[in-house]
Amino acid sequence: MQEERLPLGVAARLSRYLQILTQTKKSGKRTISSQTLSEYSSVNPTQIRRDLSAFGKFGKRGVGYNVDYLIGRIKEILHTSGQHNLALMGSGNLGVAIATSRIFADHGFDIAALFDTDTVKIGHPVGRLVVQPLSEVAETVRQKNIIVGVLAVPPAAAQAAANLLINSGVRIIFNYSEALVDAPPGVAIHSMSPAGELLYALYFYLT
Amino acid sequence: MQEERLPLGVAARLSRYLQILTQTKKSGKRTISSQTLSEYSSVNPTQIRRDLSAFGKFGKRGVGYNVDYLIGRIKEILHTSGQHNLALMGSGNLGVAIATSRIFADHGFDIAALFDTDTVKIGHPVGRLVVQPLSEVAETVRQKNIIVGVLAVPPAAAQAAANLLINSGVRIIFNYSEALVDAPPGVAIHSMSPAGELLYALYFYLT
DNA sequence: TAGATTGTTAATCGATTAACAATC
DNA sequence: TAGATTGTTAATCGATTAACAATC
Repeated sequence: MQEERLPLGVAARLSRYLQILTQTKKSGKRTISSQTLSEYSSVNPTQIRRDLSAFGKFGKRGVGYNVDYLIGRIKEILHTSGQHNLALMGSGNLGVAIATSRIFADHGFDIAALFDTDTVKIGHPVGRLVVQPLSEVAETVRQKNIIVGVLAVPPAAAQAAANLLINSGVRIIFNYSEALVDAPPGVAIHSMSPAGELLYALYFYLT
Repeated sequence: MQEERLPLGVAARLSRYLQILTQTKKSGKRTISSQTLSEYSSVNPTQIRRDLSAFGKFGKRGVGYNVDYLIGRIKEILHTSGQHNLALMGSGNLGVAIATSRIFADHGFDIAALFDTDTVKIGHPVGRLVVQPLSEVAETVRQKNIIVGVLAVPPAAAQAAANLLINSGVRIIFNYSEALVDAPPGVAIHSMSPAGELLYALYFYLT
């Protein structure tokens, strides 16, 4: 039953298409062309048609792709139809912004717990969550079957927060801080790098 | 004097190396090997040595690359040695988090202005900035020579905020919201997509 | 000297692009 | 029918990887 794992590039692009399709659906559009998908994803339209046609004939010539149908098929391909629980570290401005946005919820990620070191914040509500102390990380991660941790802490606290999550069983760390974070093999660290991406955009503006 | 523009991939990777090197420097390390750079960037070490050696012999065999020296050389290659001004739209939790972090400042980006629609917030200080009304966007963008705009607004407000910036002369838009944003040719939109990247990480965890 | 790591080659693989017949 | 857009081919280009001599 286990199919071959997708090449990195294909999986990355399909994830990106899925995110765009989810937003397109919200806007009420029923179909989308490879051309439009290309404008939002910066992937060549031929490449998009190629990526999709490798799994079946999902589109209608002259019309485009049905948004709902395509979302379903890509979720199948990526095995990400389910609901997944996530722990958020840090209830400062960034943590609260993440906790109160739909950015993860739209894709089936449920923020199941929110942690902070600040005793003033602990016990207080943020959205439908209550801020918990770090001493409860291990137990909560186990209880709620959390496999993803999101770091919304100051750079100096990032490594310690990551270690705590990893030791509790988290296998994917999402790092919003600018700090570099180390992890043992088997744990994926994904660091947001807005400044890096901005440098890249700026290069093409300046040349 | 105008050299050939770098291939997209090379510019993207060099930007990423620069971001990692900047953080490495902060940690006090003086040199870094292609192996270590690979662990933080997820780029193959041979590819890194190849990227760098295309511009000169920057490393020392048996030692690695001098961090300071390499930062200088990559900045030269990317023409991003200067200081650049940036406008931040939105002074909610996300906007304040961005305004008070060093994530952009570390790379020579100065947040030169902060805008919001909320009359309660206008006029109040956030860090060393004062929240300005949207009516001042055009004038401020011109006065401070702002070429980059950062959207930290609710999804429903993203397109309007982008339009305002673009009409004022901004050429690079950084979209932190999950909304899709359209722009005319000549304007680069860069959308953060944490959920998309998380789907990607999850795929490799699940398979 | 011994160990480590760069710089570079060569071979393979995946991405990009143009083009266009098929067909909705 | 006419216009639009997919599915697919073929050719080119860039990325990836292993391997290793050079050299710090």
